[in-house]
Amino acid sequence: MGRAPCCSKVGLHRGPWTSREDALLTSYIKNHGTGNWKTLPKRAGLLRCGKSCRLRWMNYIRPDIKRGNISPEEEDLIIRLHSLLGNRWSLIAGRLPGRTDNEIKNYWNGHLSKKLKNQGLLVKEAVTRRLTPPDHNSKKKKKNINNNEAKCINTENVKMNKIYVPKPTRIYPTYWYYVTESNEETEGTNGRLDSGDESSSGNFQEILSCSDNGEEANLLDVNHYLGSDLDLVNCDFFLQDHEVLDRVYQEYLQLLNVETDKEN
DNA sequence: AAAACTAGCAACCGCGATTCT
DNA sequence: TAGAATCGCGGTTGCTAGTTT
Repeated sequence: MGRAPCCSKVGLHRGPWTSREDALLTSYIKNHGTGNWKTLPKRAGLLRCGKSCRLRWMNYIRPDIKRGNISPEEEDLIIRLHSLLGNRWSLIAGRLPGRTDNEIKNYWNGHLSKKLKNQGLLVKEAVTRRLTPPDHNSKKKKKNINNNEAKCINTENVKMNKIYVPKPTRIYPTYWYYVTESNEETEGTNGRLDSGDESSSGNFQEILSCSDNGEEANLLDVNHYLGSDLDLVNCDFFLQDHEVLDRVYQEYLQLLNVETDKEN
């Protein structure tokens, strides 16, 4: 038995929204609030799918949406968050007030991925939420294949990795400390992983690191590096601004906690 | 001037996750 | 507790406007 469609497509408007439709939706939500998107269009007098209404509201009509160009600060934050979170646009958008996941996704695909590729800072596509490769037989066929490479996803570059939830660990060039599972921060020195504290070392398994030209973040088996020197000098991409990084990192820890709590 | 190409982005689609019955 | 209904997310499409040939 297949999944039922979210709504009947028969007789419904599709494509760009008119100002009248926007007004109807805005007026309805103003008076009744959101919720139950399936029945909302009918109650609002719209010939639209509920899903379409939700999308329109969330991405364009909501009063707190910030329109206009992405500022350099926002761009910087997007890059940093993307390096930590991958293509989890909603999480990234949640850290950029007034920006939507769709907007950030478009900005990434249209500007940043190309920009970073040109600068040699993007080697492969980010990890996605999907844990298994999509079944291309069940997906609809690409309707319009043209030679516009920017529009086509290079599936060869898409690596369908399992989402990796690392044990929080941080390295700084001149000193480092990691966070054990009990959330104690332990400081080390000079980028050398100290195996002296066996009780602590048993509590973490992975370490967030940078490749030596800052191109990507990898999760490595920390046990492999215990007692060895690490090259921590060339992590400029993440470490050039400790204040921003620290803020991003704290949010990252919170995200991990939320996700870990959900799993348990 | 017109066709071809490119970039930007709004909107749609399918599917996993969550909530409801 | 299973199945249905709904929500929300990320991937993808397709339209439009600008640029190049």
